[in-house]
Amino acid sequence: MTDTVTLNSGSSKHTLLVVDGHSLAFRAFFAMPVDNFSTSTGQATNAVWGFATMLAQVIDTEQPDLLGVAFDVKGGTFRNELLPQYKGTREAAPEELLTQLPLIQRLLTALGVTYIEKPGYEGDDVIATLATMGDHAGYHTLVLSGDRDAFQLVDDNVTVLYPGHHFKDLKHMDPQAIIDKYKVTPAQYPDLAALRGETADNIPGVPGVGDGFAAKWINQYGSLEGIAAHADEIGGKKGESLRANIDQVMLNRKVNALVRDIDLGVSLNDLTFGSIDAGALDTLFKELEFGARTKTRVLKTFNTGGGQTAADQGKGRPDNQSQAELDLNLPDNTAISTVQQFDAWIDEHRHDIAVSEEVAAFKAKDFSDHDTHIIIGENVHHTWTLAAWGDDRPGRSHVQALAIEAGKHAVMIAFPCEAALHEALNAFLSQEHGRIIVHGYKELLHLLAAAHLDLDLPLFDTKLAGYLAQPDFHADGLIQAAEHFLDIQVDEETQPAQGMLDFDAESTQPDADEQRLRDLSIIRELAGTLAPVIDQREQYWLMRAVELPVSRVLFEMERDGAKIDTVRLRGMRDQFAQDARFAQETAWQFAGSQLNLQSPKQLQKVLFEDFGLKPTKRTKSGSYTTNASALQDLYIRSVDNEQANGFLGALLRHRETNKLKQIVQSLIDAVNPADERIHTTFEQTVAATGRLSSVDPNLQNIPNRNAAGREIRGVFVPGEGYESLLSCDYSQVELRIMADLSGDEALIEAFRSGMDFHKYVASMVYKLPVEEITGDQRSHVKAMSYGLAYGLSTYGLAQQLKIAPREAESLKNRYFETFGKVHDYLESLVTTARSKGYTETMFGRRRYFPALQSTNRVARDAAERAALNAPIQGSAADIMKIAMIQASRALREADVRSRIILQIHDELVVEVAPGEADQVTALVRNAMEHAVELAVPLDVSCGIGADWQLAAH
DNA sequence: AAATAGACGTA
DNA sequence: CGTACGTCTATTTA
Repeated sequence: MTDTVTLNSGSSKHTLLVVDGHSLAFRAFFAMPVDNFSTSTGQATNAVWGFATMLAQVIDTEQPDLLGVAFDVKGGTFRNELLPQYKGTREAAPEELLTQLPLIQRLLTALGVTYIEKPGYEGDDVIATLATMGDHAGYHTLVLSGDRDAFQLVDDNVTVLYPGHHFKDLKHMDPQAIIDKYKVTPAQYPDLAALRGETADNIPGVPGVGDGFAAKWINQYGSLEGIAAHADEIGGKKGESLRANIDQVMLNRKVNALVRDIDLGVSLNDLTFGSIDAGALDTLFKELEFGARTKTRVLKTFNTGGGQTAADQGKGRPDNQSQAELDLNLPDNTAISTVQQFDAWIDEHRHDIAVSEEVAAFKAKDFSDHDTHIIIGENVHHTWTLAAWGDDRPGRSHVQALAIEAGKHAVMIAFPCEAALHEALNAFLSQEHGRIIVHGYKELLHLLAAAHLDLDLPLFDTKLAGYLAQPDFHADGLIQAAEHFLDIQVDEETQPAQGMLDFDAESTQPDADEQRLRDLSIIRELAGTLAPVIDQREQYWLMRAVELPVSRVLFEMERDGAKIDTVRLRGMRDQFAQDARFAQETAWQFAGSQLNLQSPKQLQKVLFEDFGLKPTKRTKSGSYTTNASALQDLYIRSVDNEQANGFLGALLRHRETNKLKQIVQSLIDAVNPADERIHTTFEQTVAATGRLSSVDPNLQNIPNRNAAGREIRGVFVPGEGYESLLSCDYSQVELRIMADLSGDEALIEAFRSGMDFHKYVASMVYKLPVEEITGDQRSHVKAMSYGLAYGLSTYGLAQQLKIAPREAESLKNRYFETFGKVHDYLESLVTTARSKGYTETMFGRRRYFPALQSTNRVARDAAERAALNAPIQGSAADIMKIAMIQASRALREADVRSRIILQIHDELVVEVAPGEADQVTALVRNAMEHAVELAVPLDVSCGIGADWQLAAH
């Protein structure tokens, strides 16, 4: 690993670091989970801790000579007088953050760091003034701020450090970086911002104008004045929009200009730092209940940090501590090939393995016991780590090597290996599985299976643990996971792109072993970091009783795959291709040109320019949408224009048939010729709610909504030795979960009644007898019910049902009058997510929602809908996972050959062996119905048939 | 060659 | 101005 310290050591200039205190405090607050950081008296400390470590990190990296921190101060500024709505939509900072600001300031005082507040001005103005002072005194100034207004300060002597997605990747915004990003100079940036507006600060810009257009105009006319002077020359909608809003823009420009010459009452001499008040710091850290490690970390930086001259820096600087450097001690490696070597190695290291029997044997057979909290804690330190390398794609897996590690030593076995060693390995795995740590149990099972080996439930899976800890973070490989969770930098150059996947059969270079040893040590480190997190959140049950067992079920489903009637599939492809071609010909005739029907751009031209049709909706990038619902709309409204109408009809037919052709072709390409089966891969660590997803190919989006598409399901058939497919699905699971979790008596009664659910609900909502409910009423209520769990707006509901917004509004009101507790429950989901920072499913699966605190309304609203949906969709996913484990076990214990082959969120597809239909239907239905006991019954409907389409019910 | 946008299939 | 996904194609960008 290389030291990447460039900085100012080579330059003669000294550096001034100016920090936007509020910006950093916000960042720290939302980056650290509050509940992991509070004192016994309940004082939140996450922002203080984050502030201290983030600041220390930046100081370590940048080595400034002077340091000043600017804070906003309560009360308005001159900006509020210019723009009354300034920052009007910004929500007050959370109470838990506000109480930490004085603590942060105390910390800075104790560390000898100067902080500055100036009534009547914002922190940004203080920063601008300090930067200007530094500039005059010949310093290079770094401005640490997450506020883009600071970009106007950038010049050759001022660089803004702007945090990216992760705080640690600070972008150094110098003049060139600003030009690259915005196409204008830093000095022009405020002009651009004035045109665009700032939603976070409630400053409207010119509607329809974003960074791109603003930059174009600025470059054309030089400045805002130039644009204003030539506003009449700018054509189009955007020009019109500009003229209408020019006053607002000029006002914005006044407001976003930073004041650079405040009388702060401090001089640069006051900005030295490093004279620590050890006593005050000690008292503060005790009060905050920070551990010794934090103190050492902070002291290390601030003791050696500032106040020194550039000449001192060579020796005083801690070795690039910006990323808590973690020493990946590679284990000693022994390559072995005989059973004697293996036995000797195992015997030598067995005494290092000391996982408690209770934990090692934990099986969680009784799923109702899900609040049994098993703690792994220290156990992960006395374990084997096991990994294998090769190709883990289902249906074509292939293993090259396997390694076992016991702390400091590892054995590496190449495949194929001798029979006696194989047998010893199998014995080892079956005896030791409960003491083994892996990364990706499912993938490992594919690799092991390629060597005719098996592994019963391991103790811990770092891939699954990472997913439970942060379901929104997606690491594509072991290395990314390490970089994220361990905060280390792994040299990736020689690493195969796919992490543990390695398709290169020749990869037996000397490097390969070292990479594999590194993989092992990363897995061990990850376990050491993640196990305490899982423990602390009481999620080990989820991992051991749900995720790990379901991994095993998924492995079997992937391995077995689904048999395809390839002849019929090819026939369908040809038919759809012919239909699509015909539709295309027709469309071309109406259009009078051979345009590409799959190009939205060309379609826009033909529809909205050539035909002159009136566009309906816009896409998010501003162009006019040509999606199906828009085309449908245009089709209806263009009845008097024969040519356009004909074109639209043909286009719609082409869209549909061509899509089906694509789907069918992708299935053809995915069939494994060896067994004429499709082996999909179920991703278990991708969907943030806890659902599975399916790739290569995606078998969870095979058409089902209209007859033509549904035909495709007919090519999924039972394979040789099987006679039918069984499909079982949950009816209205998510609604049932809502009934249970909300405790709403009316909704619970609706489910217990056993009647046509939507009709029954409609009769309650409209206060009419069930017999009098019309089809429209039923379908409206049905849409309302389903929309609930998504946070559907009345506007959206109106749009979907093609009714007036007021009607939708009144439907919603009546609905919530009838099911009051459902309403309260949904609100409570968002409220608790806001205060805790995360949501939780019935089984403790968490999802964090930092965006709930966003100052951006769009982002915040989206987060609220996601937070509303996550526990509901996630609980349904949990229930299905448990059902799969139970069903799989029931089938195994009944000793039948029938097997689960697909899962489509609320549906299981089972390949049924001759004579087992009734028994298997009963077993699967029972497993699904009783996966969990709710206040309402779980209703499962089953169908059986000669193919997947015929199994529908 | 890789990334983005737009469209659309599922629960 | 509805959540969660994956895949295809066209188009832009490096």
